[in-house]
Amino acid sequence: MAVKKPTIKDVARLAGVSFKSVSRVVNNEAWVSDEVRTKVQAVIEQLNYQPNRTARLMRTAPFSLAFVYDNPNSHYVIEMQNGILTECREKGFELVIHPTDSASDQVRHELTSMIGTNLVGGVILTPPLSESTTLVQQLLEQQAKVVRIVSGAEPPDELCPTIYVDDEAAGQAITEHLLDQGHRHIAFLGYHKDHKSSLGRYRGYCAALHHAGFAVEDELVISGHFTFDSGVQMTEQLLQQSNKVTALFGCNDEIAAGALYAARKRQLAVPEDLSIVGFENSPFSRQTWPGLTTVHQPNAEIAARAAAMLISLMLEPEQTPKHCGFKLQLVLRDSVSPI
Amino acid sequence: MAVKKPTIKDVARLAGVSFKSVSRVVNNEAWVSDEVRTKVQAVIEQLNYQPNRTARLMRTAPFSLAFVYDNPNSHYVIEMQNGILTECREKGFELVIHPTDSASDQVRHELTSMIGTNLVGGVILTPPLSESTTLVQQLLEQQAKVVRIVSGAEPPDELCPTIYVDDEAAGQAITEHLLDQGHRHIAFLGYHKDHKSSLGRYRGYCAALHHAGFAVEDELVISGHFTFDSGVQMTEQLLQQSNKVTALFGCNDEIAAGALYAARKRQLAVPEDLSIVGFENSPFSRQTWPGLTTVHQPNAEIAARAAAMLISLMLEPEQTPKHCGFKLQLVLRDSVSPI
DNA sequence: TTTTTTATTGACAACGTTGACAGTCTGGTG
DNA sequence: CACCAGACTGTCAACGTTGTCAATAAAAAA
Repeated sequence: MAVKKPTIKDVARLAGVSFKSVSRVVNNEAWVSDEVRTKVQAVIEQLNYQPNRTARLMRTAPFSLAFVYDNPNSHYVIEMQNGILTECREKGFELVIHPTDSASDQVRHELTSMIGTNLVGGVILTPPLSESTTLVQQLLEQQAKVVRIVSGAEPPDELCPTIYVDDEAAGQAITEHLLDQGHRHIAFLGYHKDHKSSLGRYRGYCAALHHAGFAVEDELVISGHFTFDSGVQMTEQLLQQSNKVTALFGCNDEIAAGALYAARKRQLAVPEDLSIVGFENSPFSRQTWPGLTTVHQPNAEIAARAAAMLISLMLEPEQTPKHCGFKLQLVLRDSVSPI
Repeated sequence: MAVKKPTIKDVARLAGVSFKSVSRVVNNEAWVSDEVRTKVQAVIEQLNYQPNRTARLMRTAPFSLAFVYDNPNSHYVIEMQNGILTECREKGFELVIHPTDSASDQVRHELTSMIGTNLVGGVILTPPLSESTTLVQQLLEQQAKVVRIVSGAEPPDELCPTIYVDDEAAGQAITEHLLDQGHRHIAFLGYHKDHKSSLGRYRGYCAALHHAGFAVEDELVISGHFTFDSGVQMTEQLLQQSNKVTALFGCNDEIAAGALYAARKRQLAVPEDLSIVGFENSPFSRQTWPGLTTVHQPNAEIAARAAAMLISLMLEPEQTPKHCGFKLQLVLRDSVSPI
């Protein structure tokens, strides 16, 4: 044991050729005679030689990318990650993951450090980091390749290739669904002024109400976070202060699941006494009882797309990939009933 | 834009010292005068110089580790990952994640390649990969540092530092809890002969029954996977073929959640008509209704420990960290009632 | 035949860092 | 005063690749 890893020169010596020839074989370059090629390949096989990535990286651009996110416990993240990974594996890239606290000042430093030290060649940014223009600019200045995922009906600017997800349209669609079923007092759970997705969904909710000729009732709009616990707490608060509400729009599935839980605790039957909808179509939205009516957000697909764009950006820098928008579809299950 | 990243030599030139002195300052070596130190630091600041990791890596051991897993969608994985990440960040390591299909022959090649090409210096293995002695040996031969997480009351061998989790004792404890509540016909859902954790929990289940003087009823042991869907399906199968069963031991929380769902579908009240327990204490085990009685498996903590052991192994190779065992605790919630 | 092209190979210098080692001061000690 | 240790600094060779360019041999064109 403690055998040193074979290097390109070891292979060269055994094959009786120059180490440059070995390099050529390894990189599948032209102008190598079949004779040399087979001889070298045999030795590579024999020694189980594998080129040292680190050394290689000194001459070439990094073959790895970073996934930067903020909310480590959500399903959102793991689905995204899986999507990115499928793409990475296909293209032979490695993935470095980098959770971070977007509130902290460290973020900028950490990110520019990953780029600045040549660890990764590109970065996939998710909200809320992806919404900071200055951060994106800083990264770009360091010659990082950046792809960002944001909420919106179109990209906010032309800084970098962007994937935008139209929360507003979907928020409107699912609210309209509730209105169609006869609901008139629909609560919105999970409003958060600094959270673009929340805001988009909220705007869609307002638009649907307005189009239908109803006003937004302020006491039915509850602020909170995108978590189960927050969902429980918001629902309790709401049900205490209002008894006319017949439907709940949870800003994501976790909130909706929390609402479901709180309703159960209050002995309210869903959907008979109270209709509930979520947003995201995370796996557990079909595992609750009743299954949640929600909006399908194809996180893995979105992320895979982001990864594909980033990799193309790194490999063929001359051709900038286009932005890409995602429209979201309703998923009807059993948590809504007509009134 | 397109400014080249400053190198150690750029700093040296501007500071009017040799680049070796800069290196010394960067690495906090002794024997550097305060004068040089402050001068260099000023220039570093000014240029925003960051040492190139790749180049550094050519002279030193890699500062990153790989997390290798097989079941990308489970909570288990994301919790583990978060645990590893906390540890990594603290120690300044980067994490490369590597999902893989343990059934495929590629695994060995992929792993030895990560090591062989110097991408990472160490690997954290989870089941079922961690159970392959030959894989561990292969990795070790490549001078990889390996820490593995396995199921068992003690490490299976002395190949590498190991974290072992005593599924059997916990499986026994939770079965005893059910027996204490008067249950006599307890089904075991999620038996899988190739799955060590499943097997351990199953052995605990059997032991509890035997100690209490009951036999294991074969028709109450259902084979399946650790997923929600499998849980639903196994429960349906079970309830069709037996009507004496009063309690269900789901081999993990997802199975238990599936069982809950299937019971609901059959109009069975939990826990009144049927008691259900899970295993793992994943977040959603307290988000179901009723909350699941389960076994707390501190995945993040386990993984953080693994990472800490691995890092120590990489940094101070002379001192091998000790194995480390985890005992699991019952979490009593509302999915069990006395009979 | 001579020249040009085409295929094939090798020497050598990068890449940006750290480690080994050899200097050069300064001040104290014999 | 000579010597030495200690504090500091610099030179140079690695590390394992890839890129550049020159050298060679064989084949084709003149």
